[in-house]
Amino acid sequence: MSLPFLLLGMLRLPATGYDLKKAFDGSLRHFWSAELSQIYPALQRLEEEGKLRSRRSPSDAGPARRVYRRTARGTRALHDWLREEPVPAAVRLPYLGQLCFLGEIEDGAATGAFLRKLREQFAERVAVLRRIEAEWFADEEQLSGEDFHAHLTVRFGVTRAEASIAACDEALARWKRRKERR
Amino acid sequence: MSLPFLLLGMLRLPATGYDLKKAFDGSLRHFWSAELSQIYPALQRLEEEGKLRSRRSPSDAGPARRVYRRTARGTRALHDWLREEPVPAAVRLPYLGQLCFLGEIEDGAATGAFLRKLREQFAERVAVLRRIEAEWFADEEQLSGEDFHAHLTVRFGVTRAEASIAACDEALARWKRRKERR
DNA sequence: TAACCCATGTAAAAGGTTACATGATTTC
DNA sequence: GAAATCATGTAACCTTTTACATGGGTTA
Repeated sequence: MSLPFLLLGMLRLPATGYDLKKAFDGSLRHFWSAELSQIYPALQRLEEEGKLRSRRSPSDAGPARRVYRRTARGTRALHDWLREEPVPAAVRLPYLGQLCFLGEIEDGAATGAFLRKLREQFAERVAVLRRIEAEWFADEEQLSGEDFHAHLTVRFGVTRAEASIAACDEALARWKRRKERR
Repeated sequence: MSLPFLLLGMLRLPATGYDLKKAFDGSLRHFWSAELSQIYPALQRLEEEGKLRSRRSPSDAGPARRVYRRTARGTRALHDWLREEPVPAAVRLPYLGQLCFLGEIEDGAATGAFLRKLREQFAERVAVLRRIEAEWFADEEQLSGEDFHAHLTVRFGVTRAEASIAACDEALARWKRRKERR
């Protein structure tokens, strides 16, 4: 449901499917991702609907690129979506499922090891986001309206990942206290 | 990939597909959900694989219920999954996609309205989770190992939702400052 | 009597991942 | 000479949602 709108949003400037994939793997990674095999058909469909138009353009290396640009109709569709209420996320966190049932194999170490590993994963995510922040959004005052908003989303990612680290620490502390009490 | 393991985990005590659906809609809602049309076939499949066994049992009201219980093989499969590393979540947050591109329609109000609405949604989630906490996990010392771990997941949910509220507030503050500067 | 809860399922469609196919250019 | 990057796509499969089908009992 959201992917076509994200593609429209990313196409403020003309780009190819391959370019968009790199954006998903880079600065958008913390809130969305998509495979090339999903991106290409989605772009074709948006073109059929008149929201994008494409042109072949020769490439320096490899096959000809297909460069997409947004049409007026595409811009209208995007802006309509942007004016809607925040679309709630379908939360699916398998690691919380694991944590939820880890009580069943509690051998005095399993939960602790799991939480420490989880903490590491979140710490790594914070590091990645901070690198993106430093690289693309360093000088606050100079940001365009578009970059300002992109930066806000990175700030969201950082805040949430740091909160997850805090949740790991709290869980570890509770778990240790509980272990000592028995 | 994770759903069958979650069902196995939820079936520490015997239950029907309908019961499991209610659990997804209740205390598990903050990290997973599933429709009945996905749950029933998944249970059938787990039974074919010998990880569950089911018995029909008459119901007070309505049709006969099919009660599933975990087999030794099912328990083994679950515990193997629990001993794996934390399974990373596939993050897909459409609302951050909206926020990311809202710079395009900045009319002096759009972003602010969006962030305030988003904040409300997170506040509602915190309220729901706090209600669950008060209802099921009130007396810390008395919790069984299973309930203790379930409580940890709720704490994760609260911490992350509160961080999201903080991120909204930070974004609103930045956005106002930026508006005044221009 | 209408709406809702109980209870189980199937079918179709949409969204997403993995695997396959092709082929040029650059880097190690 | 092998691996990685550039570049586009199709096919098969898996996961998830929405819609359909059935029917008894309870509540407003």
